[in-house]
Amino acid sequence: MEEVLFDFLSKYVSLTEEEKNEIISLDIFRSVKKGTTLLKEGQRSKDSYFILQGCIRSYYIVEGEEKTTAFYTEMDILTPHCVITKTPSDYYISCIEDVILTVTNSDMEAAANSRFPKFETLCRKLSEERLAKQQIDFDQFKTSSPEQRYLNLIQKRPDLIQRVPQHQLASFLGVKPQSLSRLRARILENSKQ
Amino acid sequence: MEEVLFDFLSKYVSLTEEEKNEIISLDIFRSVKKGTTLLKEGQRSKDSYFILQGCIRSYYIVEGEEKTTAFYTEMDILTPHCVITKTPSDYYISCIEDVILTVTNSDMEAAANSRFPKFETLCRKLSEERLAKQQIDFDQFKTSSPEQRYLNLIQKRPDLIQRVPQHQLASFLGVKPQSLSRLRARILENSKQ
DNA sequence: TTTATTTCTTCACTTAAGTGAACGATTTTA
DNA sequence: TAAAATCGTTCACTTAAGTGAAGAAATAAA
Repeated sequence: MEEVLFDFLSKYVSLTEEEKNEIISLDIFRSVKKGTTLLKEGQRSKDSYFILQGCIRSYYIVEGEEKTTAFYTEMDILTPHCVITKTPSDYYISCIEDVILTVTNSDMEAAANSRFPKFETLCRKLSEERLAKQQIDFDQFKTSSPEQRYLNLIQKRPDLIQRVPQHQLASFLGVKPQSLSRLRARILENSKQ
Repeated sequence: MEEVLFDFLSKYVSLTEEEKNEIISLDIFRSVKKGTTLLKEGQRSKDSYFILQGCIRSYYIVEGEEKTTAFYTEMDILTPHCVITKTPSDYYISCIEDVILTVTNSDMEAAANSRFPKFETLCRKLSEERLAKQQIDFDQFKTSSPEQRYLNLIQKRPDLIQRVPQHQLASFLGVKPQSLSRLRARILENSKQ
């Protein structure tokens, strides 16, 4: 379990054995059951997550309706907006599957950042990289139709289509569940001929 | 001119006079004419920009058509995707107005990062903050209609509606220019009654 | 200033998404 | 296991966006 984390971190910084042991001693690994809500609207949280196994999603509730905006799976890091801005959360985060993750709070991170330049470098790189990726995702979303977005998702994250309920995928793609259903039928129809 | 930069930076780190002088001595301030293209598709660049005055945009050219995806104005920082990933750029960056900005390349940043922990802290905070903001923007985009997006833009960035051509705003909002035009007429019509 | 180009709007028509409802199919839970 | 709730699809209808074309308005260039 720790190996997954250290394999991942080794892409960004090299850690000594002592450093690894120090991380393990923080006792940050957690197992969470499917359906568990990690963050609710209105809550103030300082926790960030690194997913080792499973899938979680973030969603808003707008006029009683869930609007799923993101999915996080193996190797993904999630630092909720409210952790950065120190404001109550606007959205929810829940587990779509049983999940193994690390939970680190921003005080721990702040302490580590000021003690180890290496750690701050890690955070900076991760954040810059994630920003660049998200920029591209956003660009692609803006410049394509719902159908193109769905076809793109099949290419980029085929696992999501299997592991996530359709109605959650729908709002992630920016359409209603009925539209996703219709759009899928249309694609199937077109591919027949 | 320098004051604008240092006022901005003071929100994140406190700089000594020596540090400020060191920054000034880097000769990073530039004036650029309206219409200038700062980055082209296919180019490899290491340059990041901090806008002191004016407006620039990023856009793709897809099948001969420009797709504007972002606008950057006063106090905005732009680190193009290709700078992070060290790959040829997928998009263009041009000036919509005469612009005053700083140009820093990633080698300079890397050097500063390794010499001054303070600088790395700055970069980390800026990047984390920008990531959080963009996440919210993306969420809002996904969960709203073109009309809502336009109304939202009027609230959040009213200046853009004045300083940016409509057809560029259109793709930024994820619709065709004709649709934006129609949508605006619809809003005007509804507000009359 | 006149011409040329770009930008914005409008129109008629097509295509696709939103809406509300209905109905199996699947999954939960009692 | 049976009842309840959730989920996915389909349908008929409404609303809005895409498309291609045309013309007015604004801007840039000669």
